[in-house]
Amino acid sequence: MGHKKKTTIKDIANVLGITPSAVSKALNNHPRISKQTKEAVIQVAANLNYQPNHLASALRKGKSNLVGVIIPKANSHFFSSIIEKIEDILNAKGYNVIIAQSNESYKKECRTIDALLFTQVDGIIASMANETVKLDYYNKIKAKGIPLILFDRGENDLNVDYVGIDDYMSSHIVIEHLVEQGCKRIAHIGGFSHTRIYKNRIRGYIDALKKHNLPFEDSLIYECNLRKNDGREVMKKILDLPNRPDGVYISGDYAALGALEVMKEQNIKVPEDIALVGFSNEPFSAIATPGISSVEQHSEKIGELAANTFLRRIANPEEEVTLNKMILNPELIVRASSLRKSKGHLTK
Amino acid sequence: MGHKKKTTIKDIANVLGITPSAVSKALNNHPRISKQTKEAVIQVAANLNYQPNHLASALRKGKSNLVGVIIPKANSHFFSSIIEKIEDILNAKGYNVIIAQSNESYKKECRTIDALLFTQVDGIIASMANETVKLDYYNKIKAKGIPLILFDRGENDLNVDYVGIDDYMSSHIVIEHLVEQGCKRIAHIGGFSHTRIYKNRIRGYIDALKKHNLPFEDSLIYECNLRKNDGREVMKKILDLPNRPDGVYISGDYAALGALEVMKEQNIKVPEDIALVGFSNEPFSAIATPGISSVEQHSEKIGELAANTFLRRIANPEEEVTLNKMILNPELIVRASSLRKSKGHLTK
DNA sequence: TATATTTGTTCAAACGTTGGAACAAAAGTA
DNA sequence: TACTTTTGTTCCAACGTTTGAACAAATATA
Repeated sequence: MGHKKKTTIKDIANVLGITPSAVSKALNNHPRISKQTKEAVIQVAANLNYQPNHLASALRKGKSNLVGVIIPKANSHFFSSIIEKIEDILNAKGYNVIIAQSNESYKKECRTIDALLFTQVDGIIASMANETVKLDYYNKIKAKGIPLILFDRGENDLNVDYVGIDDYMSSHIVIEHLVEQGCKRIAHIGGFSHTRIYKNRIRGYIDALKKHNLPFEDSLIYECNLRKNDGREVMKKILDLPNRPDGVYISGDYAALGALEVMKEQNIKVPEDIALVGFSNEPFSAIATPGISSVEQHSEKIGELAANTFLRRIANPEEEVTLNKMILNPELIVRASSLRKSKGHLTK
Repeated sequence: MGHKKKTTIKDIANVLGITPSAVSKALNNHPRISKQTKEAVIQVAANLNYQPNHLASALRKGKSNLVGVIIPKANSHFFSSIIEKIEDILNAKGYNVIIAQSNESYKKECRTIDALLFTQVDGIIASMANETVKLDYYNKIKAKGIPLILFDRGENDLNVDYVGIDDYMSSHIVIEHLVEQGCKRIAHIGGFSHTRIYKNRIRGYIDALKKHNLPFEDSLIYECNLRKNDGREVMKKILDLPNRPDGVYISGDYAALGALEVMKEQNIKVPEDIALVGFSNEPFSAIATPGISSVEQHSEKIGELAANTFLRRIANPEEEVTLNKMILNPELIVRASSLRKSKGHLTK
């Protein structure tokens, strides 16, 4: 059971007494190759268990059929379902998808980009790390001339394709809902405002408050990494305020979970004392007690648009790329954590 | 801003008036190349913004420096932290990691394996889909002669490296704990027993029951996919039993969450009426109300062992591969869902 | 001084596939 | 019959890098 060397088109050619080039053409269904040679080649290829050498053809064709996908962290439903969709669509078109996590670290993200470029990917679909402020590495991708598609966490300044939801509007919908539920003083725990999506959510939050003549104070706005523990820490600070809010809107479900935990520990009734709304609609949000209201971002749709946009760019390499934003509408999923009114009769 | 063609070692060679081969050797720090040529080459390479063509070198060297990692689903802390560790270790050694999800589907898994082999990966690290019973595609990997390392969901019959925890012992620890907490009748919701790890957990559960002279009945054992909804459905069945158990041990936290949900809906007190223990120690388990006791699997350690085993195999290609099981000890994290005794004074 | 060794480089082939040009044979057109 | 077109294939160079062999020059050894 020694290491059998792989069969190549040359081997097939030898068996049939034709040239490798004819074999290649037969396998690629070249119009000038006769039907019978094609059949014979396919037959022999199967017999010899021929596996095409992707490296060789990629080198020759200058195209690797590999697409890199960069996400901050795979362990959320949001990102993993986007990836699933992207894989589905691109696999069907003969592409393989390389997934890499940045772990929200700028440094890791840079290394990842270098690795992907090194691997000669045909394009990159990415959601930026929270930490990322400098765009140098993303510009490096652009400079390479391969398609770059951003989703969720993007940057206008890069002037590339972008798929995401309307963050500004999300905040409006959330605040609208909280006001309806009787909240008069609403805090916001957001991501860092240097990230566009979080900035927009903060802007939306502020504008919505203004619209309803609600107080907008610095002590009610916090920026953090939105991990569970960040939610805990910030919520503690909020609960220490002399003038506690009666509603909290948090830009991520993990952080919302942490915040909920703290509130429970301090025997604060949710939603009666403080109503809570999260973001992303992670599966656990439905499960928490009380269920956490959350903004659904239509992740499959995002993945679908991102993948198809990549395919379009590949198909039309000449087309000039400029900022091309595809914005989806958010949807608020209301659960017990923010449902105060009509409690007895509307909720099952 | 036309498509600048990439610089190759040939360009560097031209600038310096030496041959491409000298350039290649200089870049690879060949001992026979003089210090000054090396420095000059590195300098010029930087000036021309040279990026080595990975495809060409991979083709020539017969080595892609790509490693495929197959997981059932990225959206769990368990898998995503394993991947993180694998990436860390392999990146440091110059490998790039291709992650692919099987979504627990045998068909998708097969396609994924084909895609990875097609991409000429240097090895595959995989956790098998729940559905997978036939091993033909995994044998295909073995036949290729590249390292195959399994983790978590493995198969003895494949006779390859395996990293996982001691599932049989896990069940013993869980049952031991539940018995200590006064449970007399313990049900088990497991994964499908054709998967080795679930079979072992079931075996462990049965043997542990016997050890404690507890009733072991068919109506107390269930097999399912362990998704949240599976947990719900099975738990409903269990609650419909004429003779309800007073403890439930579930082989996955998602399913445990679903079961907990159902119990809450039916106003069953956890842990007083029914104590609950899950598996995997997902972050949300700590957050659920009550917190779900769960078995910690030391995912980082698993990732570390898997990656290092791959590196060892690559380093010693001649070494005969036989079944090589690396088994870690599980650890039960006890939380409120199963803590009945010493409630008042031990729990904070 | 003659010979052996070391040092620094070039040469040439190879990795496996592809695709345009060239070419012979077969078929179609005048 | 002579000429053009079509069909099926071969030829060959290319993709960018690597690597062992070859070789000349410089250095060391006798």
